[in-house]
Amino acid sequence: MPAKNLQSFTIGRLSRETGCKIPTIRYYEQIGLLPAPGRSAGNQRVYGQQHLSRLAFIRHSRELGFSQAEIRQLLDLSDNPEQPCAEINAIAQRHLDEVNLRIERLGALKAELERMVHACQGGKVGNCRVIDTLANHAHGQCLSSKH
Amino acid sequence: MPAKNLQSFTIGRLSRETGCKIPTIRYYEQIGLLPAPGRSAGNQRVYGQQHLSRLAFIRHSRELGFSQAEIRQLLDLSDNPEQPCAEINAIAQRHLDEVNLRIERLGALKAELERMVHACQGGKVGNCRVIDTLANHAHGQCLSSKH
DNA sequence: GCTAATATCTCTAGTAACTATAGCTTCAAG
DNA sequence: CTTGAAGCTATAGTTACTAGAGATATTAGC
Repeated sequence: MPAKNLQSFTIGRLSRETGCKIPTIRYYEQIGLLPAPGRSAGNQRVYGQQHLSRLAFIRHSRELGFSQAEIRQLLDLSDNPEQPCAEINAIAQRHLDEVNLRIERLGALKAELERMVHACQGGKVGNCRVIDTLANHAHGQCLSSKH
Repeated sequence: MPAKNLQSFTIGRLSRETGCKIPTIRYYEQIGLLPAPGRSAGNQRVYGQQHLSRLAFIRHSRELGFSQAEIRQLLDLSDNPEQPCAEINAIAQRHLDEVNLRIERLGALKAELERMVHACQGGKVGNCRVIDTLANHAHGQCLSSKH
């Protein structure tokens, strides 16, 4: 008889361990991110330690904002450990640039929202500058051809 | 005769000015984020300056990660500057809290990505820390019940 | 004025990354 | 050995777009 309980999980347990919802786990299997596990006599999924690791990897990557395509790249790379590291580094660096940009923009929005909240102590709002701030704070494209 | 060319844009020009794709502009109109503009004799959309501002606002907000629902609130907020202050204040504060949370999370993400990038200077994938980092660095949930 | 190229129109369908529901089967505890 | 929780498949819904198809409009050159 095979050692059934030694390192095996039901989908529910895998879900609890990783914080990943059950339909999402099945979805990952469907799209090929998570390998299809074995099945019990009654056709229920039986996962092993490697599924747990891989799912944790996927979830963590998603939380960090990597796309499925990027995660697929990262997984492929980690499945072939003889390749140079530069590619992984590039993916991470690209993402870091993106994150820095977001932080910068959110900082500007935060300042504007704070200004609004403070301008709003009793009375009417008056001139709310939110639209103008967000509309005119151009980056990449210029909104008018004037500058 | 009306001043036709004075401050009016075709959808194509609006698209170029804002960097927002044409189908997306029409989509925003469809879901009510962008008001339906006037039409030319030949049924083509004719936009004005206010559409440009509003669309730029929407695009920037989206880039900042606000949902359509949130953008709708922000737009309502700035469309009704005569509303009692308390209500607006509450909405603005809620958005501010949201923004602060976002900034905080992005800060953590930034730190982790930087760590990843620096841990991965040359070499093979085999000893790249990025993969391990993503697989093992649990936060929120623990991966194993051992700690 | 007329034609050709380009832009715009509506409508439908597809994408990413899940999430939810329906209706059934299987497992585990009392 | 029954009953309630957990699992199964399959389909549809969500958010926020994006991409065709096929028809009509506008504009630039001749």
